[in-house]
Order: sequence, then structure tokens, then C-alpha cells
Amino acid sequence: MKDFIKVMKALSDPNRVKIIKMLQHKIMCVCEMREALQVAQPTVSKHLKLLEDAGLVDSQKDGIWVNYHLADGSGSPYVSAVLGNLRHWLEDNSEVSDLVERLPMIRREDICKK
Amino acid sequence: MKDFIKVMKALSDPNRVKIIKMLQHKIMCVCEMREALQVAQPTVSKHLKLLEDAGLVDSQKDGIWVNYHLADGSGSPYVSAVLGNLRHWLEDNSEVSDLVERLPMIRREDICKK
DNA sequence: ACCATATATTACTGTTCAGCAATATATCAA
DNA sequence: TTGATATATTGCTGAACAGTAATATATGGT
Repeated sequence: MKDFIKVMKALSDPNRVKIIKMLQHKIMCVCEMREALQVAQPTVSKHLKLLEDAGLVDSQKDGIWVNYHLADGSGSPYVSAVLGNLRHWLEDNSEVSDLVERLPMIRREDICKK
Repeated sequence: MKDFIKVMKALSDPNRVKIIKMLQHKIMCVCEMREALQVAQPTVSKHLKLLEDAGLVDSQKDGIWVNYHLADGSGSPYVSAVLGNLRHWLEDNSEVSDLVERLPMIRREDICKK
């Protein structure tokens, strides 16, 4: 029950759902998501912690950066089902599609290292 | 997006999930759920309002009682998918199975009308 | 070693929410 | 109409949570 609730809670916030939808298109670091979502960096880190605790995303350190990607969901039926559904869900949502369209412009080489 | 968040939020509480699981077995009134969940009546009513707003349950007045049942989900892909999955999800959860086993003993004729 | 940068953590604030008691509304029976 | 019962609504309290600024940690370059 707790695992299920954790997944539902993780998906109960628009910015976290947007993170999932962005990660469907590319692996991203925190500062790229910060730029995409236009929120403070700690806010992004907190969301990512929650998503990772729920098993929805995984992270991988790469030097200075931490690359986040969608989890494979093999550990949880809830995660795999929901991530599967979210492949098509919200594709026609304007907030999401606007975000996804801007994704190619958001590259860590341009945003960070200023 | 809003509709999706609403459904996820509705499923982010253990008592609301339990209500869904109970309604898979029988149509229930508020006082039956109150007895099953062991919480105050206004608490149940609030949960049900949330679930109904999310499109997960429907209600039907029957004299003094209000009968709640699972929605058919035809209005929302999120609702239909989640209600479908919840048919098998959490079946082996002890909190849920204990509750479901007690369901036949919880009849409005015995509980209410005192 | 020192500095710059990316991320995580902490401490705080305002908002949301689960719970309850009290009250209001609605229905049925006498 | 009066009373009893079922449900909904309101007002409250404490906990959880999204957001931020400030700080801590970690890594790479000079």
C-alpha cells in the first residue's frame, strides 16, 4: 500500500509530471530541468528526490552533473504501468507540449557554466 | 493535466484507496464505510466528495441513504485505466484483504438505525 | 590549495489537507 | 409537525508539502 501511495503522491504535482514527460525525450540534469520549469534549483532537487524514492526515475553521476532518466519500472508494477501509460497520456496537453518543444533549445552547455 | 492530477491526488490517501477497493465488492453507503474504516462520518463524506470530483466514484440517492459505486470511467482515460489496474493491484495487501473479509459483516441494517 | 560550478540539504513560510466536533440539510415515520 | 436518522457542510487543528534563500557538499580546472 505504501509503495502505491508513494507513486500516486509523486504524480500529484504538475511539475513532477512535467519532469516525467521531459525525461521521455531525453536524459536531463538538474539545471536543465530548472531552466525548463522555471523554478529554483532546490525545488527541482526536491521533486527529483521524491520521484526517485517512488521508483519513477533513476540518477547517474557524471562528473559535476547528475543525469536523471526514467526508471525501467521492473521493481514495481505501479511504476511500470504508470510510466507506460504516461507515454501517451498528456501528449496533447499544451503545458507539456510547449515544454517538450522547447527541450532541444535547453542544453546544459548553454545554461550552466556561466 | 488538471484532471490527471485530480485522479492522482484522489489516490494519494490510504483511506480513499480502501474505499475504492471496498466498492469493487459492493455498493456501499456512507455509514457502512464509516464503520469499515473506523473514522468519523464527515471524514468519509469528504473523501467521497474528492473521489467523486475526480470521477472515480458515482453516487445515487436511495431515500435516506446515498449509495456509492465505482464509476464506469468512460469519461476519463485516467480513471478507466486506474480503476482497471486497481482490480488486481493491492489484492494481496493485508490492510485491504482484512477490510474486504469484514465487508459481509458490515450491513447498513445492523449499523445504522440505532 | 583555491575558485567556480552543479547538486543536495537545511530552515523557513504560506498553502493544502486529513482528521474531528458541531451544525445544517434531507428524508422518513409517527 | 415533531422526532429520528443519514449525509453534507463548516470551522477548526496539526501534519504534510511546494516553494524559496542560504548553506553544505562534491567535482573539475587553474
